[in-house]
Amino acid sequence: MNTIDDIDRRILRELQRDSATPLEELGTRIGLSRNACWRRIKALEAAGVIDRRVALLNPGTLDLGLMVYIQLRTSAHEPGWLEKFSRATNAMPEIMGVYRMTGDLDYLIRARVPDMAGYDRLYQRLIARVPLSDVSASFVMEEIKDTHELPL
Amino acid sequence: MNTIDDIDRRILRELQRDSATPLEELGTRIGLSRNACWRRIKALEAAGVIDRRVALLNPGTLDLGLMVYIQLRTSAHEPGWLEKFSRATNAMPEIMGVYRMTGDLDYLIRARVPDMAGYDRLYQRLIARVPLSDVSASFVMEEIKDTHELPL
DNA sequence: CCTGAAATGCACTCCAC
DNA sequence: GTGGAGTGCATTTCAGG
Repeated sequence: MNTIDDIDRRILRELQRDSATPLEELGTRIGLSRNACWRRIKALEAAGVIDRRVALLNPGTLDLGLMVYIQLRTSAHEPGWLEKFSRATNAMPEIMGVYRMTGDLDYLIRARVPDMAGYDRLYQRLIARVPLSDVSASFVMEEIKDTHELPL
Repeated sequence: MNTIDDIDRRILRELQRDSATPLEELGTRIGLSRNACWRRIKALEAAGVIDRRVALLNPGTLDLGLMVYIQLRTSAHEPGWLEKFSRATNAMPEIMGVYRMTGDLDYLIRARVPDMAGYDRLYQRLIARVPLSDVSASFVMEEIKDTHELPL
C-alpha cells in the first residue's frame, strides 16, 4: 500500500463530508484533473482507506431522538461471557457501539432509541440475553457535536 | 412529509449499509421497479430523512487507532462557558462527538487520535482553550461493535 | 506522474399502461 | 404502482506526454 500524501488527505476530507460531489468539481477544488482525481480515489479504495459509501440518515425524522450511553462494570465473568456478549450486542440494531475500555468502567455501549420506554425495552432485552452486573445509563440531553468524519 | 412505510425502511436499510448499489439491483432486492425505487429515494431526500452521502474511512489505515472517551464533571461555569466550549470542540477535528449528559457526568467527548501521545496533545490543546475541571479519560481497548447504521 | 478525448453505463425524466 | 425509451452527465478506459 502506498503512503497517503497531502492531496490524498484533501480528497478524503471532501469524500467523507460529501461523496456525491461530481469528480469534475472535486478535481478543480483540489487542483487536479478529473482523471487524476479518480485514479487516486480508486487507489484509496483498493488500499482499504476508503471503506465504503453510505447514506447518512437523520435520527430525528426516524423517531430515534434519544441517544444513550450504557456503562457496564463487570463482576467476574464466566468463560465465554465476552463471546456471548458480543453476539448479543451485534444482533441488536439499537446498539451502535460496544467498546471494551480502560479504567474503572469495563464496557461502554452506545445506543439510539425513540425514548425512555425504548431504552427500557432495550435494557430488558439485553439483560435477558447476557448476565450483567452494575449497569448504569447516561442519556444525551444535547448533541453539541456528532460526526463520523475522521480528523485528517 | 409523508409517513415512512415498511418499503421505505428497507430502502433506507440498504442505503445506510451501502449507497453505491445501482438502482436496478436495489429495486429487485426489495421487490420494486428501478423507477418506483428512485421516486421513493428522492422523496426521502426531500423529507430530510436521508441527510447526505458520504465515504466511510478506515481509521486503522489512517493512524487513528486510538478512540478515547473523555468525561467532564463541571464546577460552576461562568456564563458563556458552554458557548466557548462548543466552539472549541467544534473546531477540533479529533473530537468527533460532544454530548451534554444526564447523571453525574456532565459532558462526554468522543475523540480519535493516533496514540497516547496524540491524546495528550489533544488534552493540552483543549484545556488551553476552555477552563475545565475534573477531566477523566477512558481509552477503547477493543471495538466490539461500531457502526453509523440507525436501527430501522 | 499527469492530461484530454473517446466509449460506456447509469441516473434521471417522460412516457403509456 | 410497472416497464420502456431517450437524454445527458458521470464514470471508466484508452492513447499519449
